[in-house]
Amino acid sequence: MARHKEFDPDAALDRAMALFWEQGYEKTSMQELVERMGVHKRSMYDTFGDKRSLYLKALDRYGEKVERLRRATADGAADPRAAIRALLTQAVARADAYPSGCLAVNCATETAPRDPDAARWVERIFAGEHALLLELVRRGQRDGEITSRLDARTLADLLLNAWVGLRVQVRVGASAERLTSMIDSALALLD
Amino acid sequence: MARHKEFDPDAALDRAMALFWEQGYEKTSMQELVERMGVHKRSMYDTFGDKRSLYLKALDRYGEKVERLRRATADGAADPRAAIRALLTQAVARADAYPSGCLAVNCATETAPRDPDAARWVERIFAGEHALLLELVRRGQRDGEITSRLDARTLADLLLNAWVGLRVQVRVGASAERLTSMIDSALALLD
DNA sequence: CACTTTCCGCACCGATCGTTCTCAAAAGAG
DNA sequence: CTCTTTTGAGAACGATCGGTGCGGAAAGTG
Repeated sequence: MARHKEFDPDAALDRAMALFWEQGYEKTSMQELVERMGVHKRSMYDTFGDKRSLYLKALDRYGEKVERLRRATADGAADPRAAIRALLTQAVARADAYPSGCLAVNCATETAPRDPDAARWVERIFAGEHALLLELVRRGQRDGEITSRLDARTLADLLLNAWVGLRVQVRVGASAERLTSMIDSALALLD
Repeated sequence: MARHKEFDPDAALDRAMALFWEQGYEKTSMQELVERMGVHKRSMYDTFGDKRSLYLKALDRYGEKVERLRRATADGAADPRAAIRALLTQAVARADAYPSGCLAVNCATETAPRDPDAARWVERIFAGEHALLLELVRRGQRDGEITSRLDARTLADLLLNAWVGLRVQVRVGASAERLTSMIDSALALLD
């Protein structure tokens, strides 16, 4: 054995994730990543491999993070309806350390079309969100607080698109009024 | 006066638009643009300015094209409901000469966050689509073939997000079944 | 202590980035 | 025809791109 790393790989990966999220894959240079991650270039290559590998690792880290956050948000709500509202609200809430929008949506439009690994990752993210919505809708319908006029799958489809749409609109800097109006429209679906 | 251009600026701009659409702004190099547009580099700079100017011109060209196409699609349909279905179907239809997805959505996630001109352009595109949907919904409600249980604005919000969601999903290569299912879910909204 | 193994700082690689220069050929105007 | 103007072709600009080779410093093991 010899010495151990002087930096925290997880924290560095977190910073890389934020930079890819903010700027996209192509715009982000290894030099910028070095500066943002606070790690020397050589150590970065030794630890994370080349740019694409680092990107994919950052995607995975993002996936774990948001999945955990989604779960916590859904479980912390009083009922399915509140859970759905909380999820949509969270999508447009500005977190201090992170850029606006969603890395998964960015990845879908930028890199997924030419990178099968990225495409698979995006599909998994969306599938997880769809499954969560489906579960919430089903529970709400069972309890009678969500309409059963439309079946659960249909509602989940519509809610997922509303969710994705919010993440696109917040990225272009839509006004807070517009965003909350969109959330209200999505929740009106459930009546 | 002297000689005239040996290439068709509109056709060249069309090719540039397709390349930006397919690859995004950052990934696309001027060299690739030269080759795709079939125009010499020097002529490209003389005619369209630098890369960002060319990009913005390509965006405008895209805007005119899709706006005209949207109008034609909506006007060609038998009724508002059919118009909405046609618009959504068209969003996922593969055109031979053009990439999948939507340049406006790509622009929203890639360049709009750091380019106010691009952001304004995207907002205008979405505003136009929202207005078109609102008009169709209002007409459908007046004729009684679209539900009035939800008000027109709410329906237009939801339809726009369904539309955007489709353009994201087609970009990651979602299956045809999944896409048509999403379209059906959107149309179920109108009952 | 000596030794081994890993990490990190610096310089540097060829390739490509966006952009501009020079210059001869071509095409209208007189 | 001559003159003017703009075209298109190629080379080249400095800067930055992603990625490496090398070597000394540091930390764990005996």
